[in-house]
Amino acid sequence: MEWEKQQQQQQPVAPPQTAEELNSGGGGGGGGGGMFVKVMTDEQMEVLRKQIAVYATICEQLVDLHKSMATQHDLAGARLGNLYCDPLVTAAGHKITGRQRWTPTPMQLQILERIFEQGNGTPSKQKIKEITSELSQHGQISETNVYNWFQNRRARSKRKQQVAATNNTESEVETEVESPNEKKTKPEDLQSSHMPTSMAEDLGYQNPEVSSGMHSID
Amino acid sequence: MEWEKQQQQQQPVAPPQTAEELNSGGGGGGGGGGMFVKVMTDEQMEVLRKQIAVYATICEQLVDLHKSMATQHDLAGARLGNLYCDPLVTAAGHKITGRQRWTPTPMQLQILERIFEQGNGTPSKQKIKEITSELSQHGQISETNVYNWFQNRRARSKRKQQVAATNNTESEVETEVESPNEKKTKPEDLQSSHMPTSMAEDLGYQNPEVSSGMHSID
DNA sequence: CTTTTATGAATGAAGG
DNA sequence: CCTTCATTCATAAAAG
Repeated sequence: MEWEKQQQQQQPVAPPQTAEELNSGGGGGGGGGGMFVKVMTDEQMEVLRKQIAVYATICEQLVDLHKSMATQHDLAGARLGNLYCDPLVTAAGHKITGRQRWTPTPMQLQILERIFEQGNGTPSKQKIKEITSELSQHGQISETNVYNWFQNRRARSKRKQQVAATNNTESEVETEVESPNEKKTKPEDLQSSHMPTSMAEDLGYQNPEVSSGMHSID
Repeated sequence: MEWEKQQQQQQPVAPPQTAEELNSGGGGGGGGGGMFVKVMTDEQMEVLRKQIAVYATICEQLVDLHKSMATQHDLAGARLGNLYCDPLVTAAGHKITGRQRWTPTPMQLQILERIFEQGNGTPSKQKIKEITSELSQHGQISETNVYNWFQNRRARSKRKQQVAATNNTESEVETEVESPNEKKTKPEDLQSSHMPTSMAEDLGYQNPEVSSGMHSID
């Protein structure tokens, strides 16, 4: 069944919320104030988690970006796929190979993974619409993209299981063909959501609070 | 078709520190499992705030840095769609696991080439198994490797022809694509990327619930 | 050791 | 759904 041919929807500009706002958001505890405990609902907790995850993601991306840029200057820029068509380059008279393949942003992927994980393995058309709507908050996306993503995702994990089973069932006496450096199939295939984590270290942003959890912050 | 997507390469275990810990991390405050609400102490609250602030700060600085770098050169191409959760860098800056890819031995390559040449351009599932079996006598290999090899090989040679065709601009009219393989340029609207310069805005979106909610609770 | 090239692998999209 | 194709990414290998 064919969905709409890649409708491209304009992503609504997100509220120009700046970091400062966030910063001041929770700023109650510092100055002393109530000694009472704070109570949060699961919902609030989830929202908070998301927020932090978003920042973590951004940081990770930026760090990554800078790494590659630092490593190989413009080469990195030239090879990058997501770039807009260079206005000047198009003069070559060739096909304007603008990006035509959707690439989920980390944020979108995170959401998709979560939905996928929820076991709701049957993305109905209606569901797709909803998801697409939500994801478009984080970047351009179409229902087709979402649909394809789920299809591919499903197929992929299925194959993975299949292979895993094959490996385990292997009763043959194979001559341990394993390189010293090589690690064979790892029994782990759980694709739990990979929350963006740790990367502050790379930048020298040493932050005890962040990395070691909520102990002794002082 | 594809079987195991990846078997000999596994992703290194990501550092356990995730946003999730925010939930359980505050054990001191009595964050028991399965409760309706999460309870946090002032200290924990402060830590959380700091944590977010740290991310915000890092992001700001990185974005800033990126901007200035992007200004100098045209690049600004940010390819952040890539998300292999493969940090492979610990806090110490040491690599945990080296991702390594299969490299065919000369012997294997020879056999593969021979099979490819035989015109059996249709590597079936069964066929792959046989080939893999044979090749494994000459070194470590998996069906995935074989499958990928054929896929790549085919694509490559196809591309070669295509490029070669670009040269013969003489015979007929200009529409150079005489090969049965036409670049399926989708009549789709060009959806440009949005990341590079304004990623902060995109991902910076945040639900007001958090700050407001936390405030009211406080 | 750094830069470039060759190619294995990942994945979005199309076809059946 | 499942299979196949095309494009892209990352890295081993080769070149400088």
